[in-house]
Order: sequence, then structure tokens, then C-alpha cells
Amino acid sequence: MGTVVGSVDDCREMFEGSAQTRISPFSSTNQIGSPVAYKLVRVAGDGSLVPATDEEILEVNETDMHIATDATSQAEELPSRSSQLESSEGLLQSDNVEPYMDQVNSRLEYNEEMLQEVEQEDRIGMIHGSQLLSTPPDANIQFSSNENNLFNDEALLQEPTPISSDVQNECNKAEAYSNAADSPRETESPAAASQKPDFSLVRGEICLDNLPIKALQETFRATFGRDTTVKDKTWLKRRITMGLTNSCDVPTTNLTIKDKKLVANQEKSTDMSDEVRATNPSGHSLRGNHYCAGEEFSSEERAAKRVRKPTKRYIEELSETDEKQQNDNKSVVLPSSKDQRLSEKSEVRSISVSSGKRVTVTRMVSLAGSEIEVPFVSHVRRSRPRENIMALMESHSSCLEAKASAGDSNLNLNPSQLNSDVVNRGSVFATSHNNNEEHILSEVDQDMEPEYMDSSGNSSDDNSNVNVPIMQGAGLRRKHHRAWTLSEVTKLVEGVSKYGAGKWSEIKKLSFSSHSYRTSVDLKDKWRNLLRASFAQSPSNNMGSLKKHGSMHIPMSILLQVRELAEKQSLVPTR
DNA sequence: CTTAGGG
DNA sequence: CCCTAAG
Repeated sequence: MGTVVGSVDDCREMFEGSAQTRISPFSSTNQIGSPVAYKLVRVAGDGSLVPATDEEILEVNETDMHIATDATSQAEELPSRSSQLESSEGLLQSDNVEPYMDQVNSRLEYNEEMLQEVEQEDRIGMIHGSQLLSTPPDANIQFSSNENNLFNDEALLQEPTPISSDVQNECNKAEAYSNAADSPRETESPAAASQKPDFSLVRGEICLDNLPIKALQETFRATFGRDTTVKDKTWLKRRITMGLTNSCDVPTTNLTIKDKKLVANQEKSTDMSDEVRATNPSGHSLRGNHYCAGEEFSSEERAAKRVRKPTKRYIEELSETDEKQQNDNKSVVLPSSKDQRLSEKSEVRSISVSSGKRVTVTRMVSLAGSEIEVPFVSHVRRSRPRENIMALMESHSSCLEAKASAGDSNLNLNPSQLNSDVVNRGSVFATSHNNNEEHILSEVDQDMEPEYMDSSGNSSDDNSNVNVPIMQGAGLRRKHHRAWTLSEVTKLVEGVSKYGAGKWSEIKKLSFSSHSYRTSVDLKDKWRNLLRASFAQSPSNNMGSLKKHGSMHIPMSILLQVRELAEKQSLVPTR
């Protein structure tokens, strides 16, 4: 439907050429790159699977599944799909994209049709069993066209604005979409098909238990289209099973596969149509979604004994894991102090409070070959570093399943990272000081804060609601935004008057000792803004109408002070 | 690490 | 706010 669909060869070419980074608005990035498409899904109440949005994926990345420990809230917060639909639609409207609605709706219907077709095909394929692979070539094309439509629809839903040039975002999105649109026919992505893996091994019913490692490896290759050197039988079986069933819900016990499905592993094809619409771009319900992969894993993990759970990161990095990992694991890189700054209390709270009793939350970490138990802590990286890391990783692996190198063992680069994180935050926990600290401090701030509130109504800033708004819609930037308080501004001004502009670290140390956040850079920036404001407003006092409504109205007194100081400083640069 | 500036 | 280049 208007979407350009490349032939299988095209897909392959794109795939091999690492075309993931290529972004074409309408030809739709064909991100079937990896032969294995892991779905990040959320399990709805009825057991059906709902694809994760890209935001969810990000969230999961960040918060991992520590939220999953809070089992009760999950159930409560679990939104029905219909409500998600509503919210998503409401979102659309509020985003002023009504013009798109008709189009979107029609497209959705269309997709439903397509999905049903696919479903049918799937059934046929199942009936014919071994003929799955010999399905007409156009079947693939049809499918991918469907997927492309999905992609576009989602794009419309989430981002009425033209596709951004943000490669990273795009990649994530692409991931999510490919996930959402993945057909029940899992491994049969065009790319995989083009590589013609030997499916003879994975067809029909297989009892992996009886296979020798060699055969398992073979099967692995057939399933994922790449070789593996892993010798762990259990691991192999799990991986293969997961690949075949396209699910992570793979108990270690029952490894029999029928028709590419785990026995008693109900498919979700019927939900596909819902999924199309249910993908909620809204950040609100994300709370409830956090556990998406979490619950499944955690519950399963218990049954799965010691088998390392395939977290998302694990899966992601497994592909690019290599021999060197062994060495890397030894050296635990301690996070920079910058990482620690801004250990958001919201995080801390969510762990210590929401999980109520501090159960010895531990998680298995495979380190240097053996698995160790470490205090469970989310490797949340709310602060910059995480993004940077991701960016770096992105630039290297660039979303696409990395080289076909297979993990040599259960461990990979992750544990080290994770571990360092754990160490870091673990100490924070031990000296649970940090948690209180901020609260106390913020109280201090509040005490001298019963000040005015302005149009933005934000004097509550600081301590309380720092919940980083999960900006849905366009701009995902601004990870943490704390509105500057009047008291803060005042402090800043007086700090500048005392120590002079430019002595940000001094000011921070002496006047902002209570505000853990607000780095010297922040102060500098704020001061710059204040200057700008103070000067922009003076020439003509009729600036009122032009003033931005969102920002705080800084009292004239302060503005005047600022200007005064500014002039003073400009005359005597250093003093 | 701290500043200064550009984005 | 974020990111970086420079002391």
C-alpha cells in the first residue's frame, strides 16, 4: 500500500551493508536485519503478548526488571489493551494530528486484514508442516509489506513529524517495530530466508534433549543463521528453543518443540491486530509495563534453576560478545563520579519502598566463568553516562545484530558493566545515607522555599516530583529537567555576588551544598540564562506578552540584581 | 576536574 | 540541559 517493498535480495543487501543506519522516510527502513528477531513484549493479563514500544524497550534497558519484584502493583497497573488504545488515540488528538487519523485508521484496518492473511498462511504452513520453507516467495514479500505498513503506522502514531535524523532513535524504533510486526513465523525473516539456513533440523518436532552438543550447535546455526561455539548444552537448548518459539518463556525442562512452538506455549497471532494499535506511545502506562520482560524472566528463572536468564541486554550483546570478554570481565571499571551524581532518589525509592521489605534482592551474574550472586540492583543509568554508552554501542554495533560471532560461554561483556554498577550502587545502599540525604536536603530547601509559585506552578520542584517526564511524542531529550527554584536562583545570584561569576565550583560548594544536583555547569548555564533574561527584558518593559509561558517568571528584583552583578563583573572581570 | 561556549 | 574543547 504505497509502501515500497524491497525484494528479498534487497533486504539482504541492506542487511549486509549495515543499512540499518540508512533512513529513508518512506521506503521504510527494512530492519529485518537480524535473522533472529527478539521480541520484547509485555504480557497482558490474559497471557497474550503485547509488543513493547521503543520507549518500553528503553525503559527496560534502564530499569531492567527490578520492578518486577513488585508483583502486586504489576497486576494493578496492567492496563487493558483497549485503554491503551484509547490513550494512544487521545494522544494522537492532543498532538494535533487529526489529519492523520483517517489515514491511520484505514491503515490499521488494512493491517488487520494483512495480519489475518498472514495468520491464515501460518495455519496453512502449520498444516503442511515441513513445507513452511517452501512457501511462495511472494509470501515473504507480502509479509514484509505488511510489516512496512506497520512501521509507517507506528511512525505516524508516535511521531507526526518527519522522521528524524536521529539514527539511534530510529534504530530503536526500528527494533520495536520489527518486534511488533514480527509474524508468528518467526525465524523466517527475509534475511534469514536469504541466508537459507538449514531448517531441516529445526522443522517439525524436535526433542533437543537427545541431541549431542554437536547437533545442538548445528541446530543453533540453522535457527539463528550463525555459528556458535557455545558448548553448554543447556544453554544451547534454551537458545534454540527461544529462537524457535520466539519467546523467552522457555523452561529448561520441557524442550520439545512442536510446530515451532513450545508445547503449551500459546501463540499470540490472534493478538497481532490488537498489538498494532495497542502499542502505546504514551509514557504514562509505562510504569505498568516496566516489568514486561521482567516477570516472565524472573518467574521463569526460578524454574530454570541456574540458567542465566536471557535479559534483553544479554541477548543484545551476546551477538557481539567475543573472546576478549574474558579479559574484560576481570577489570571492573568503576564508574566515574559523574555517574553517581544525581543518583535519582526516585530510583532509590522505587527499590527500597516499592519492594517494601528489602528482600535480599540478588541477581545472578556470571563473572569470569562462574556465576555469582550480587545484590540486585538495576543498572539504571538515568544519567548521561548510560546514554553515552548506548550511543557508543550503537555506533559500533549499530543496532544490527553484530557479527555472527557466537558467545563462547555464558558470560559476555555485560557482567562487568553490570557488576560495576552493582558495586557502585550497592555501596550506596549499604550506607543508605544517600537516600535520606537528599530528602533531608530537599526539606531544607523547602523550608526556605515556601516562596511564590509562578505560572509554571513549580515551586515543588526539587525533592518531590523529579519524575523525569517520559516525553512521548517528539523530543526524547532532556533526561532530567528540574525547574530552577526561586530559592536556587537567589542562591545563585548571591553566590555570584560573593564569589564572582565564573567561580561556579565555589558557588556550588558554598551556596549549593544542599542541592546535590546542580553541577557547576548547571549554575553556569543558569547564570547565563539569567543574564540573558535580565538583558532581554530591560530594553522594553513590555516584554510580557512575548514571554514564554512555560518558564518561570523571575522577579524583577533578582533580574535587576543579575544585571547589576553582570555589569559589575564585566567591568572588573576578575576579582 | 573546572570553565566556557555552542547546540 | 547536553556535549565538548580547553586550561
